[in-house]
Amino acid sequence: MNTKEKIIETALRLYNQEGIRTVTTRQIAQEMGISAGNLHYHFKHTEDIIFTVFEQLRHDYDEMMVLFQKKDVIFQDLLLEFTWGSYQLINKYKFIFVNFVEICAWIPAIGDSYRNLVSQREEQFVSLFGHYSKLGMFRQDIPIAILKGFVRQIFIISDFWSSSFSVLGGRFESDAFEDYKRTVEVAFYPYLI
Amino acid sequence: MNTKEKIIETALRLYNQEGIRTVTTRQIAQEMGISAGNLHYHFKHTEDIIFTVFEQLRHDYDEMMVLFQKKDVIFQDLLLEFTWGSYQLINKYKFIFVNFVEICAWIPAIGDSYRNLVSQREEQFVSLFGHYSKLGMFRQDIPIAILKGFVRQIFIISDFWSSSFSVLGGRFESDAFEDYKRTVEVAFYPYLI
DNA sequence: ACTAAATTAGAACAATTGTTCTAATTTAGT
DNA sequence: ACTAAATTAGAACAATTGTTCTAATTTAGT
Repeated sequence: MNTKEKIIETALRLYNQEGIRTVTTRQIAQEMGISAGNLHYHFKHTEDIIFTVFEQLRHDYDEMMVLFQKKDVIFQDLLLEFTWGSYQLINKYKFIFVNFVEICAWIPAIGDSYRNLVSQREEQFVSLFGHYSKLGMFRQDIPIAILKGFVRQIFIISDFWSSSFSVLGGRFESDAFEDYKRTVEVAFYPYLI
Repeated sequence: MNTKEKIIETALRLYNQEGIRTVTTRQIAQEMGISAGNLHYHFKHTEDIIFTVFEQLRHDYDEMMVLFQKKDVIFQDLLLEFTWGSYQLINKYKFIFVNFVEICAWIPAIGDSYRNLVSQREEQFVSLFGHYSKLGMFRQDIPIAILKGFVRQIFIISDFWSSSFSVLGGRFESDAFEDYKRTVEVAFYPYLI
């Protein structure tokens, strides 16, 4: 692993542990045993570090969404896979989710990239629900406007569950996944048959 | 209005406009036409300013929740009143909602106060739903575990809708309330009769 | 009007932090 | 082995920022 990769890895770990507000580039460098000057040789600005981490997240996210290709599976099973997969990302990139608003205000390119991602996901979800409606596993009597609103709701939950969990004082080490899973399940509960 | 109140008012306005990350105590003082030294005479630490604003929010919130006392009203109407009332708060105290995670990490007393608030609200909502179940306006076949999960979901939506709206690039000046209202309505949609 | 307390301005302090600059060292290609 | 480019350490810079300190001024009570 080269220095550049090691910086990203260390930054991600420290940001997740200590929070984005308290970790400095000096601290990241010290933790790795390199000089601050060297760190800034590889990443001129702190933003560049965070943006690179975000690109990793996007990449991992796209990989996870491949799940949605195989549609010959019970909806409940697919949902569980999605829940687990998205939780893995939320956990791996904790600090991005938890500080998402702050990061987007700070680094506009991340906000742009996110909005792009969201519009993709929207379509995927709506078409998935349509597919499972035909298979009789998803309610068919839902107006399209509500369905789109429901998709939006799922995004709010999956993107900001961690924020809520965090301000409620939850610790990621213990029962975080259980809490997330229940939240997602409850959201889907009235829509499944 | 005395200086102390004027500081709070100005701080709230600037934080809402520019964001918590960029506004400094110097800037607040300058905007008011007083010295930074004077500002810190009234509020020793920046945290004290933000905490005072949060206390105002809590006060306003409690006032709004009085709505839930009068239970002789159509559920849809009560819901609309709640939606409008909570939106007013979200809008008035934008910066607190939008930067809630950051603020709670920074000022633990606010996190504590919030958790206290949440546990109160939880009970209020569950008992309200029970009441409207009996009146035949709310589904009666919902297991209590799901109901509690649903309440949690409503909290995530009302507390983090503004975060989502903000990262999606929405502007509070235009169609913000419409967006919020639709989101809340969609969440309730499958539970109402 | 007198006096003590409250308020205010403005300079100054202290600490932090991202970033740059320079000189040394290491690495990779031939 | 030679050489140019890449990498590195460490000092230094520059700007910001919350906060404190001091002296002046205003206010409120009698």
